[in-house]
Amino acid sequence: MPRSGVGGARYAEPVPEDPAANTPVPWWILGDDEREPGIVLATPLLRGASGLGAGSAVNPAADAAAPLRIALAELPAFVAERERAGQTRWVWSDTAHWYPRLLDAGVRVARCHDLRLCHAILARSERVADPAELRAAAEWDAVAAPPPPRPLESEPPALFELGAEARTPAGTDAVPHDATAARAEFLRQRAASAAAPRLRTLLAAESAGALIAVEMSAAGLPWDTAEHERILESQLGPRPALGAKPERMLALAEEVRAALGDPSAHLDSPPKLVPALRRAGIDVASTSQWELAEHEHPAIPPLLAYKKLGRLLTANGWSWIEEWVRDGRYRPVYVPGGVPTGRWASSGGGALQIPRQLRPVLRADPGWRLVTADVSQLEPRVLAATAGDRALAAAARGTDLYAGIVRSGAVSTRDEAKFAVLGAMYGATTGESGRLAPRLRKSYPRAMALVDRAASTGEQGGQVSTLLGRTSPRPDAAWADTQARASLPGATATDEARARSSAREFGRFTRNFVVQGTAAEWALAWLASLRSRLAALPAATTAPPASASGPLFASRAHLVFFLHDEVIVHTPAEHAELVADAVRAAAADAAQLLFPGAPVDFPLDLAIVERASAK
DNA sequence: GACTGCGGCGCG
DNA sequence: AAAGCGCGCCGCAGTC
Repeated sequence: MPRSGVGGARYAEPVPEDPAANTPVPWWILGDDEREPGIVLATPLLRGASGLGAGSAVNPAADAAAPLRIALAELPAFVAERERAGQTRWVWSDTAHWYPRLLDAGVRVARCHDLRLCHAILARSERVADPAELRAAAEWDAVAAPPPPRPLESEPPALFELGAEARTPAGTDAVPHDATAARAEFLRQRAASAAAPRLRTLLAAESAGALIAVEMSAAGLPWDTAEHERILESQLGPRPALGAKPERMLALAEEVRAALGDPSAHLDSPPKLVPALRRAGIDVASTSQWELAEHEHPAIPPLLAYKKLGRLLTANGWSWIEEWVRDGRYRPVYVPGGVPTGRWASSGGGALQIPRQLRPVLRADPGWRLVTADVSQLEPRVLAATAGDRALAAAARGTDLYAGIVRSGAVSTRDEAKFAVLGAMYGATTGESGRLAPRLRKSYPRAMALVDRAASTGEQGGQVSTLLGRTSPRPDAAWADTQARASLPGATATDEARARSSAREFGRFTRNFVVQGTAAEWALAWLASLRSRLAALPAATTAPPASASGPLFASRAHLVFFLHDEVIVHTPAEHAELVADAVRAAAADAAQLLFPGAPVDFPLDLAIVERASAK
């Protein structure tokens, strides 16, 4: 199989192993005692003493330290003590399994190694020379279990309720939580990553993300329910009875039916609506808004408005508030590593799809502020830095990369620049975007060569890797069948066309994978550094406690939202400027960690506000 | 009634 | 406005 990683133009020093620290860290492996329920075994492994230094192999002889036996109820105190004593990295099966009970007890940890997430990276990475043993440990392949649906009347778990079953229903998460399995897997992972320092950086960043995901769920996103309801009423009208449509939607539906001359037209069913539209002379093949917008007809404007309101109602209406918001906090479940590229996914309430029109509903507690920041054009900047494309890097100097491309003369308008760049990263071949590709290829040959090579690897069924070594999945068996069929003697033109089309499709996926995935690594590094910078800030002295955020965060700045290239920190007002500085410094840390010395800017759009803006 | 596939649309 | 990547969630409709 052809393979192409992201070469990673090096500008200066090699990437250090750990984005969070360069100091030696003792490792403690936590796991259940299989023979005695309620007992946790904690096994210390000291870097240096046990061959755990950067780049080293595992030394089995040193892996003989006797585990400590700790009653489950004593675990938070034990962990807190180790955290106070110095830098520790906790090795555990699954952060979502272990960390909530520590947070509930008011204990935060600085670092962890999430065996489930790290296994997923290592078992797939083409940078692991000999992954056989790791891949054989299939019990670690479990994906994150989706949390059970939250019963409406459920009470929050008691503060010291520590039984595993309190948070994790039996049988839904398959990774082992016992100490024996954890130690064996950890040693496999250390061996697998021994010669791959960038992979170790990725493992540390991924694990930091896992901590942040749990912490953000615990703290919750400050949610102004009254403002949310005001927006709903202003657009939909008063809250309707259960099962009824809001009056604005009913009125719009009547308007559509009248304009169509079809009193029984069913607006909620595309298979029924398309024929109804065609009967009225509107020649559409679907009911998607972009197609509808191309037609002039009195039924179109009210239909588009109806669809927009319907979306607001079903995705984020009154019942969404009842289901997801408690005590002024929205608490989604984040799924780190939920996307093959390394982006996060989420589960529950559509946390990563909060419509921009509802952003003003995010409001800081009294005496607190939100620090919101997003990176301008993260992906093309990551592409410029990864490819070592100095021309694109030069265009990226300053806050608007697209304007820089226009200045360079490659294209003539900002919109053209945007379409050309997005098309290059997504693999567009037709339309405006495809037409502009050759001009981009001429002006930025190194950047384009990187994505073109990734695409060609994918078209041949190969795998590609991000800068730090996350590797794309192989195409599935059906894909391989389609390709094989096309090269058989009796292959028809249809077989060949189908094969070509699916090859191109997979090529677009691998093309985008290297950019999206490396951007996700940049964002994780940003997040990890920001988290440790926030932890170093003092507790608030003047702001009233944000008690809904939990004991750990009631008086301290904390992350509350992360969306691919965007973060929101909830902070006591007195620390807002310090937090803003931390956000900027963390971005510089991320750039330095991934692209040391690279002449590429990563400018932030940052604001200190009481209420988020819709933009 | 539970499940799945699909169209549609929100986010980056 | 342009159509090419990655997601989650909803309602509908067909199936078991």
